Amino acid sequence: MGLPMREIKFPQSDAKRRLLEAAEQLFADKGFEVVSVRDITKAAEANVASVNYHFGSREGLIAAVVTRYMLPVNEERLARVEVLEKRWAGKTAPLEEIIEAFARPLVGMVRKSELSERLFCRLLGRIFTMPKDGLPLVVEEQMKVLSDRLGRLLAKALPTVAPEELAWRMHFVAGAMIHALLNQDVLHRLTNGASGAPSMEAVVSRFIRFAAAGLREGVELAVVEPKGPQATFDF
Amino acid sequence: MGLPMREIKFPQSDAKRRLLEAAEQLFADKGFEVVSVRDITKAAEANVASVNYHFGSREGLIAAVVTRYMLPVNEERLARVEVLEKRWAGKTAPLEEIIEAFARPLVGMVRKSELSERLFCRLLGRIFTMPKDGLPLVVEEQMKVLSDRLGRLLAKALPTVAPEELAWRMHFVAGAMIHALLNQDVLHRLTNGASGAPSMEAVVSRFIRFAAAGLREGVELAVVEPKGPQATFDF
DNA sequence: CATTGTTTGAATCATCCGTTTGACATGGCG
DNA sequence: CGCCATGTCAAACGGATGATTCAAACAATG
Repeated sequence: MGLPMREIKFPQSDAKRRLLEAAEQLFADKGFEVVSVRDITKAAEANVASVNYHFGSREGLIAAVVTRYMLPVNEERLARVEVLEKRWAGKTAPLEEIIEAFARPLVGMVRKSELSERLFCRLLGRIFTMPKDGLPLVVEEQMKVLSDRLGRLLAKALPTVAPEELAWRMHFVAGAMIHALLNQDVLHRLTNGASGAPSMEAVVSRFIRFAAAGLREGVELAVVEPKGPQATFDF
Repeated sequence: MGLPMREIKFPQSDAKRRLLEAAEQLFADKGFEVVSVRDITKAAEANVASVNYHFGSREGLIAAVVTRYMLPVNEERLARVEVLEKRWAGKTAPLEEIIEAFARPLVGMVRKSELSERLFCRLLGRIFTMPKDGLPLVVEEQMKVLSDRLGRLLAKALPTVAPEELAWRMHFVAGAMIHALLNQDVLHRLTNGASGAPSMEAVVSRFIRFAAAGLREGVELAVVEPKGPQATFDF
């Protein structure tokens, strides 16, 4: 067993791809802090030095992992927001559609990865819980833009909710989403039981209704309050 | 400078207390994974070996930090739950009071610690995001009991919400709470502005209203569904 | 074929980690 | 006084970490 088969060398470094995928898997599963370069190179069947060669450093690899999916996800979110803004120009968009524009792209991007849905969501959750200065600059700026647009949309859709109140509600919503992304497994057994389950897609619908309800709490009896500072977000 | 003042030795080890407090502060600020024993002993002005002497190991110190506040917090929560169950025996308790019983004790315990409100909440958030097998046994069992009681109370208060749906909504609520505990700082500037601010107490009220609204989403039009599995919680 | 730029591999670096050890100081008690 | 329990301390342990080095292997190009 184990004939010395000819080692096939791929051009333009197949190892780099292997490293990225092994890193994604391990980071998603165990978290960025606790996975070592050696864990990754072992899983990718690559040399210890390869990470530093291909990505400059451990940090560089993390940045690559983060960017790979967050960039397209955020672009998709931005696209949806712009559709929303155009279609409801002047009028206020329905709360559910606003939230959907931010939440749906997250799980919609699963297909583009080699990871299972569970691990992909976990990776996203891990990214959202990163210290904000740990994000690559491009992603960080994307997030700022998105955060701003979301704040504006929600403020327009909920004119009777005071800005500070809205900021906190957005904070709660973000937490609900991140927690669901990170810990879906603990509930999937209970939810799916034995069924095949489209799983995360269904959860998004639940989440949207939950978030919308929380956001517009007590809105029908309220009085319009004066404008305050703009709310920010980590969503 | 630096007269060789008589070193005052405290009986029954004052160092142990210093270690605990330094550990709390560092763990709350930076997270359990990234703070080393040496970081702690340096902050506590103690020897590297002192952690292992007083707590057996790094894990032992973490367990001590976790237990110190989680035990009384959970006892307070349990007490509130029992008051609730007695006062509303037969009838269904109002959603807001149920949530309050679980949320209020968290921030109410700040006074018993040397930590700032911000750091104390952060420590709690960190504990809730721990892998569940990282918790001391006593605390883990407390949590199980509480989770069960909460699930029962909510299921009774929301008979029209399907069990799986309720489980997810509880999950969302937990996420909102944990995220708010961990990242209050990013919003406090915006919320407090320049005022003195009782801060976290006010946030709890916001949170309770948000959570209640999310939990009873669409409840008035719903039809009672058949009973399913009992919901669990990480709250 | 020879040259060039790219990619691997094993060995090594300095540093940090949690823990252990043994020497040493202290204070109470018979 | 000796004796022992309780803490403290510097030093060292083995191991793991991220990063670097340099020679060898490789593909592509002229």
